[in-house]
Amino acid sequence: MGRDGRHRHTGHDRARRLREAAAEVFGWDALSPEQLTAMEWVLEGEDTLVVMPTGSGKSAVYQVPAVLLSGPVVVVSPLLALQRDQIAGLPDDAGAPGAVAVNSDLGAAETEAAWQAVGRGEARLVYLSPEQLAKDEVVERLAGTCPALFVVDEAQCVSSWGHDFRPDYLRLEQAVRRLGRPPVLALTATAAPPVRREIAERLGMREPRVLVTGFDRPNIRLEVRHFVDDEDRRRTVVERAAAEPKPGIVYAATRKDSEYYARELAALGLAAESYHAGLRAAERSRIHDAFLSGAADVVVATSAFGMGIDKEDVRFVVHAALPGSLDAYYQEVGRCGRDGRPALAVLHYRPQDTGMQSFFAGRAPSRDTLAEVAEAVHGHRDDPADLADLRRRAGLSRNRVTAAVNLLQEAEAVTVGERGEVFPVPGVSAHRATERAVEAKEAHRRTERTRVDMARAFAETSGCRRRFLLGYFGEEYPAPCGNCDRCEEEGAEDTAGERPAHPDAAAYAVGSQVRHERWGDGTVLSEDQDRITVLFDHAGYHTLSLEALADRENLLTVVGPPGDEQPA
DNA sequence: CGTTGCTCGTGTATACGAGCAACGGTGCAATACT
Repeated sequence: MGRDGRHRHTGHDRARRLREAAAEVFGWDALSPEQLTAMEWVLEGEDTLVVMPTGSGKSAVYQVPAVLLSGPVVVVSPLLALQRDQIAGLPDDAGAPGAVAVNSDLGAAETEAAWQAVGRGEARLVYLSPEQLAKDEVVERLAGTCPALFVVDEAQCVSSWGHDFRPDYLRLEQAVRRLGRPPVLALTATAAPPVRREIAERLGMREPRVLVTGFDRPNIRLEVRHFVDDEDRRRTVVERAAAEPKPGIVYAATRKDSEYYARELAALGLAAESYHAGLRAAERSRIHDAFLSGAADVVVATSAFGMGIDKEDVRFVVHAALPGSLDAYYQEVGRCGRDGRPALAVLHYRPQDTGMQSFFAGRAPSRDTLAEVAEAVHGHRDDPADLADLRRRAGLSRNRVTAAVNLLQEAEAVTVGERGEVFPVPGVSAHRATERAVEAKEAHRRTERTRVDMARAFAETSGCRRRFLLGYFGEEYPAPCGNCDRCEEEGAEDTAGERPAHPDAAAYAVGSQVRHERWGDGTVLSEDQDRITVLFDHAGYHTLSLEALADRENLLTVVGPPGDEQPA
């Protein structure tokens, strides 16, 4: 048998073994073609990025291979509650892969018992937070078990949290290397093309295979309402949430607002609860359970609510303000209508809403912090410091030091050794290192701001909402969708998609590589009537009018056709 | 970046605008106390 024949054979063999394991161990009689494909890539040892909606069986993509792989599977998961749910959802019987979660809930004896279980091969799945993987002893213990696969669940967190809130997300690549570089599998439900690229890059994935299922959720009606007056907006949000079929979720921008709206809805006789991170753990879990059981009609929440909520019959997601990005928006919207029945997403928008989002976008280590850390690195050339040493020397919190080192490293102003020692770069002074890191920080801030701009552009678009949104996620969509406020307003015969396209639209096809005089290289993300949106590698998102482009011939040139969008 | 809430000054009205500071979201893990 020839080489190709043998490969085909082993391919069939893999698929058969995966199907058998899925059926026998997990009781899943059918795997979707997407699940099976991703599992095969994983078994072949390929780095793999999977973008699939919640509820389509993403977890199976590593759970089933865990039965067949030679070593334990490391699963990075952002929330301890999520880890608990995942483990509780595994089958109980003898053939099933055992699982442990190692985290700060465990005492010393329990931690030891968990590692022993991994060592004996009883626990095939090890759930960890990124913070655990920042600890030397954890990485060493784990390396001793020779992990066969490194999974990052909810991988959009790398991009959304790694830069400030949970900087250990950007240090996962180092953990992967120290674990002997097993194949990496990243899983997420919502990630636009640039986010996918960033995930792959930050995790150090090597020529990753990318599997993206469609983003469209045709049963969700998309609507945006504009307001000038805040009181109008508040009243409308309350009225709408009260009028729509239940259950539903209202997303508010602040904790205070979430309490306000919950109070207003409760006053109308609804079972409404406010949910945010300022509540005690017991209260949070009570509300979570009440929502899942149907005891609560409406949960009014900050962005703290939702990850891991797997409830099929949510009828609406009302946004009481503009979120900070369309990634966040669509992730939140995606929590309604999972049963495929009609559902509603309505955003209540005031232009001033962007203020707070811009504020959030600007938060990162200050120049002073960067300088202190850079100096702490430089002051100890002969006695290399790890993150813990730097924390002591600079007298700063763990997260701030980690975020600062991330920026310094990104700016190539420091290097980080195998065991986390931070070295100065020869010839780069502490002052120069600080300046470079500040530049890197500013670049991030600009990109974040353009993400806010994109969210605003969605709210203000005059074309089909679905077309805009799917364009943002890299999917071309022929409007009209017939299930958004814009399509409805325009009427059947005068919708965005059926209007003759702008004559220059064809020149800038979605996915084209382009070069702008000022902003440099970028990729065309969407085309919306007479405008296109481009993501520039170093300047973030920009929306350009085709008319302006026609006026200045060399402003934006096409340098490459739409290609297979493989992460860089 | 925009909103909110406080003080202050004006200068006698029991109020009001100007000016300014504070605040605004996501969770882990480790620590200090019951």
